[in-house]
Amino acid sequence: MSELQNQSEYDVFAIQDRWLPVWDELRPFNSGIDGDPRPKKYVLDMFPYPSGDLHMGHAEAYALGDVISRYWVQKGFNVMHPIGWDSFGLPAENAAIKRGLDPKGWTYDNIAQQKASMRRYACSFDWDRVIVTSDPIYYRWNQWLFLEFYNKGLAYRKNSNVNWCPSCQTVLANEQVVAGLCERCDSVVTKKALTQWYFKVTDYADRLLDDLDTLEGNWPAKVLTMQRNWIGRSAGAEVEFQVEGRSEPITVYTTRPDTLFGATFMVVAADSDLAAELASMATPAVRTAFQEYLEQVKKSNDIERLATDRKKTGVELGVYAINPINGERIPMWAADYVLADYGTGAIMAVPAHDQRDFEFAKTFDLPIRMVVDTGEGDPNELGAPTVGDGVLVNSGELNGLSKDAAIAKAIELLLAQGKGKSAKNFRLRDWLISRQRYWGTPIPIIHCDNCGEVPVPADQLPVQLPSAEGLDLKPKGTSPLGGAEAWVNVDCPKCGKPAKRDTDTMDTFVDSSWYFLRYLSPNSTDEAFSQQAARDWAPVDQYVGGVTHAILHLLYARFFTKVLHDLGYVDFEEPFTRLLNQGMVLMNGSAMSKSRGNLVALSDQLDEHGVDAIRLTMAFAGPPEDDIDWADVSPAASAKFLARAWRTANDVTSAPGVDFNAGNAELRKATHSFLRDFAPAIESFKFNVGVAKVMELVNALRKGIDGDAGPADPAVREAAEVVAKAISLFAPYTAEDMWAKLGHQPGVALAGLQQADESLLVQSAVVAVVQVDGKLRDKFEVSVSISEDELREKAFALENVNRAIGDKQVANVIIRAPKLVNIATK
RNA sequence: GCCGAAGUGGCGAAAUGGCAGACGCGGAGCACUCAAAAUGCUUUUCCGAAAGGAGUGCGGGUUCAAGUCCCGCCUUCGGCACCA
Repeated sequence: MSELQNQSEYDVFAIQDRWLPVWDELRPFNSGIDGDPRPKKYVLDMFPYPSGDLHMGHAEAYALGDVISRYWVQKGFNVMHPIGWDSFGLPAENAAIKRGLDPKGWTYDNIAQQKASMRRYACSFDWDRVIVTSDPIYYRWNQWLFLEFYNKGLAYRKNSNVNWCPSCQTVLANEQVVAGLCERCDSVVTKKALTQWYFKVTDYADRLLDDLDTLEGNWPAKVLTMQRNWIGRSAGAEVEFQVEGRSEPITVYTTRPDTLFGATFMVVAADSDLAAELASMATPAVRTAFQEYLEQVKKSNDIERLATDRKKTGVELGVYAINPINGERIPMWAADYVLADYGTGAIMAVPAHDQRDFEFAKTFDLPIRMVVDTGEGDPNELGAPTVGDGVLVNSGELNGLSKDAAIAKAIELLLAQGKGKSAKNFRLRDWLISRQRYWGTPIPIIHCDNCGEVPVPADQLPVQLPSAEGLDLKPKGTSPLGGAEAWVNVDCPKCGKPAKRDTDTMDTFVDSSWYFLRYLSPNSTDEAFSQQAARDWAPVDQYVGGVTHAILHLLYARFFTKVLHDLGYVDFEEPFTRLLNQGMVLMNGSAMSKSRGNLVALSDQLDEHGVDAIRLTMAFAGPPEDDIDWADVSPAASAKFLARAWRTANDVTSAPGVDFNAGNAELRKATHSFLRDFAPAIESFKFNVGVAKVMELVNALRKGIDGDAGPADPAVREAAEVVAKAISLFAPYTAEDMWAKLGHQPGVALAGLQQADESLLVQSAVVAVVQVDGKLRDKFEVSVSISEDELREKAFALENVNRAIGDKQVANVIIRAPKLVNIATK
């Protein structure tokens, strides 16, 4: 210890080496130990994908998550702050193919490297709660959950046109298609008819949407909006149209039943079964035209479909439908602007009041009939549809009604005839979870010629992934697991006859949809998670992660939580009570990437400036939600501040335990106003402001040491101890070293930060400002208890004030004693 | 096209409707030093020598008082995008 106290130069690397082994012994962040009386708090950082060593983005996320976690520990909470690895997935498989390795080796090497980096980065993780999703002990429970879902009818297989990435050679969920491109490799996504496994997210669409209201204020508004848009609920009506030559009517979905009298034709999705059926009823010429058109549609991809200047295309089917509201006979068309998997795959077209229908009508010269007078005129003359509110015309009983009233009336009329009803629709589709790749959780289903789909019995879980040795992992459109013959061929658990395992693996988003529950009992072999621990700890109090997961991961985790709630496994319906989305770390205005050549290596930064300086820089750069441009910030300045703070601890000469009450009043006031301001700043995620407040206190402390108080003053020790404890949230090494220099045992993180002593903050005098017409003219010191009259009198006695008033007449005087006088003139 | 967020010094940024620019970077100066680095201190929105004036994207409005609230624009970023 004396050696330590003699050291007067701040050497960040020596400090890192000194404390890391001490913390390994001390384990200050272990949670869930029996009999711990502290209140519980669950703080969770999104777990990383082990694609290499940690990068600058991780450094930001974990620095900020650590501020929050360490804050609550300091506040006396039993904080659970676990970490793990989201270790299944394509990058491992692609890297393995490229280098001819087993994805397993690559993955676990990277995990070891990231784990070592996290330790050095001083993350306050509970190292007894680590999970790795590619471990059989973990993915066994993916399979168990899959079967729970299956038994509830929430996991099912269907054949449909799915998103297909020709480069990854696998299917993609809707959520993984970004602007028509594969989110992973940016290839153009095509459609392919395949039988695939789905989770029935749409059963939960209403709850997933409505429950977002309960997160209002605790989740970023942006994320709530994105989720709402993604679910995309719309309200309208289903309307039945009889079709000539067909016994069953066709149902269409519309949000505008009020415009039913303006429906001049009907359109069905070209790639729907319905279109094929209708075409088969038509003449050979129509059939040929339809077949040609369908081929053309199938060849187009989403990029072409999404082109804004795209011409409307379609073929007339030569079949007629009857408008139920007026008996009118309208032609039916097949076109690709109607989607097969939204609504019923068929629409009534009202060209006068819908942009797309208008364009289609113009292209094929179909009638356009105005039924809502919006005051803009007739769409036929305007050359554009009118989509707003207005008064119904040409609409029989609906004439004269407003849009809303007409919608209600139309539904009433349809209901009376049994030809329609109100209905809603969602943009959200069921979640396609099967993947034709190796490195994932095997789907625990056996296909038997006799018995069909047979779930793997619970006592035979996990279905272990066979060794990659001897398997061809290269993408070829079917799962590499198909090549593991000894693995694939099994006896049917039901009838005992030869059968085959399902060879697809699960989307890795399944793994991350419930991992926050696995941390509660990470090693349990008889249940997915402890229900008792879930009652004690869950839901997650504070979740921290990137906005890139605003839709996918969060929606799926919310869905899983609701299902688990309904199955009786958890007693809450939302997994993450509070959410913080940190921004990205950029370099010169753009995301760091090798191809851009603007990659900043975290390890280089740590070697140059030390861990604490990097962490502090992340916290101080600005609001956590904002992006950090590394070119705009200065880790060297952070290091400089830390050295300045550290030196104050070195200068303190009083003994630990000295009575602070005898200390310098001015410095004590600075310390306690810091204590008053710091916690609210951290709790509202204004970490940059929190750091600024510590800097102010260090400045005051420096002045105290060098000035009137002197190094022996008790207030100097008090301030230095507060600085050490406060900066432990941002710079744990420096803080621990200061704490030791101040004569304390290791464990500054657990030392606790005292409450502000309000009695030290009572002010006897404040500065009053005097404005004339809202402009500052003078200020002077007054007693806090000054009366309004006295304040007025003193204000009017000021020379600057009188000069500003000049010869103008005073109209009004606003007084907010003791701080403000505003004199308004005429 | 639709929805949403944001525009404040040379830069990153602060600011319950009440002193705009806290804190820091960068700049300038001083002290220490033979000198430099390091450190400490002072100063730093703009115009002006000063007195003073101007100032939070632009234009209006509410208010004794607006970066903050309201209306209309502009720009940037993000999300959705043939969803009937």
